[in-house]
Amino acid sequence: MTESKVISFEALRVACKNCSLATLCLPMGLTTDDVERLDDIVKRARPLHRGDHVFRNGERFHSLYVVKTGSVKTYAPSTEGGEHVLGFHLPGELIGLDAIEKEVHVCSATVLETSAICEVPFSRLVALSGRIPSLQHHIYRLLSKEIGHDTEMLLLLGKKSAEERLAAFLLSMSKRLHKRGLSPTDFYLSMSRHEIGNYLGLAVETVSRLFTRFQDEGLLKVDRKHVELLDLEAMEALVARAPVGDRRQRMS
Amino acid sequence: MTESKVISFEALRVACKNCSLATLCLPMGLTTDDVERLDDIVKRARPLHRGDHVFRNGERFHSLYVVKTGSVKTYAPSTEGGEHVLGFHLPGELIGLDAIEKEVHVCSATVLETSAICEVPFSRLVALSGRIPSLQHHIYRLLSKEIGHDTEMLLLLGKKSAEERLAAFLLSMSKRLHKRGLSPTDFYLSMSRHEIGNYLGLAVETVSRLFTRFQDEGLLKVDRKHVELLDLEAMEALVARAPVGDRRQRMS
DNA sequence: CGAGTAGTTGACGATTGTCAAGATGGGTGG
DNA sequence: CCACCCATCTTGACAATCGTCAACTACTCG
Repeated sequence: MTESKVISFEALRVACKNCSLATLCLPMGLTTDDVERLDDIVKRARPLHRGDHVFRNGERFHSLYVVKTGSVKTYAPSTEGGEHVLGFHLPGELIGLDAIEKEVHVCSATVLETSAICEVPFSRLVALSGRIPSLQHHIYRLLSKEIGHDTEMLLLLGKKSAEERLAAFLLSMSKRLHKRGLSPTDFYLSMSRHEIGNYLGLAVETVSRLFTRFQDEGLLKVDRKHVELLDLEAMEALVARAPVGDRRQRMS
Repeated sequence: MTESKVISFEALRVACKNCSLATLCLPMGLTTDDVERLDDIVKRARPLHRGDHVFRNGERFHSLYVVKTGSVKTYAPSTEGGEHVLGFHLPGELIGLDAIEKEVHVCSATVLETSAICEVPFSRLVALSGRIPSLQHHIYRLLSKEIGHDTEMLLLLGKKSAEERLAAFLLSMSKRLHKRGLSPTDFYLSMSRHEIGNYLGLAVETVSRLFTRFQDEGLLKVDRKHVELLDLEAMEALVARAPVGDRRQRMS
């Protein structure tokens, strides 16, 4: 909690306008002028360490958060210590959108590795969006995008086999990392097998077995957290194939 | 497509301010004045018949739609005729929110029974929301609510057994119908077993078997589409119980 | 009244979860 | 710097839920 000169100085430098994530994050599509006004309300990146919480289920909602560096896991704690992993979030991704309705956080967010998080006070963002139509519209789009993403997950969990789920997960990571300038075929997973399984609705053991099977089939090479995708096309083919039980079904 | 005097007259009468759904729908929390301005942009309810589409996957996005009477199914058509049912929508519920991002409808919406649908041109809604802060905030909340709902479904599909899924579905219908002034324990389902199964990620046969099992256990009485819930408490207990495979799991 | 669709029920099998044991590796303290 | 320890991961054997296939019934609609 020490707030040295160095960190403050750093915080000034990581203004949105200088941020490499500008095209992925909130400022997307804003004018230089508007981005500066956005900068005024965004609180400096907070450095958090593995296991630290960005917010917790039940806390009053004040701000949205953007991952600046590192990665974040959102999850819904269930009774008796269990949890349901809702998502993994990479730099530029916005979290906390589900809390707007009830003004209370309905899930928790914890960082998977040392991470920097930007805080965007929501009431100030709303006020600003009232004066900047393009920002207002952009927020609508971001919320809509989140809905679209959830919809995809619904299909994944409702209709796809274990194999297809893991392949879809790996491809999703691949694409998102690629957008951030990293290798789409060679990366480190910041989450555990357990978390992956929980997220995909599978047992840890199933995830583990699938990793080895994929490796045996030459789709990838895996060593602990390190994954190398060797055949992106084959994986795409895996996830694109018709859902389980999709024979001729007329339900008019 | 005939547009008789009678229908026009009717359309005038079903203005938002007279609508019994006002507390469920967009106008929630607006002043009388603001509701009248909203009325100006809402196009009259369109009467549609079973199987008619409100919009289709791939169409350009222009409007949001509100179910006024009847019920609507949203679904994502998959390749080769299959489909993935995304949701069932009752009066007062808003559909099309997932299309805002790409400005293209990413799912299709079809009515399950004769239904009236209100059309809300989105660009006009956005313009209006720019002038009415409470409307703008309300739209944020609606979008956030949709995310919250999807999140619940994610948990249902990812962690719950067939039994729990069907119980949760029936209770959801029960609560939503109750909010609309109908019986929470005695209602008709407007969707087929096939559609229920598809929505819940289950085979038709499983849904059918569960209905009979629930009936045998005295939880409900079912005759085709007609359902009578006999023991709401027991059903609540069913869905509230800890998810599948939720033993002591530490995943720090 | 006939035909086709929706729903139900039974038998069977496959995918995936559960339980259990062992392997691997990172972190910590001596 | 090494060794131990514990969490994570892997692998195997088994079980259960749920999907698939098939046959049959019962509506509904023309």
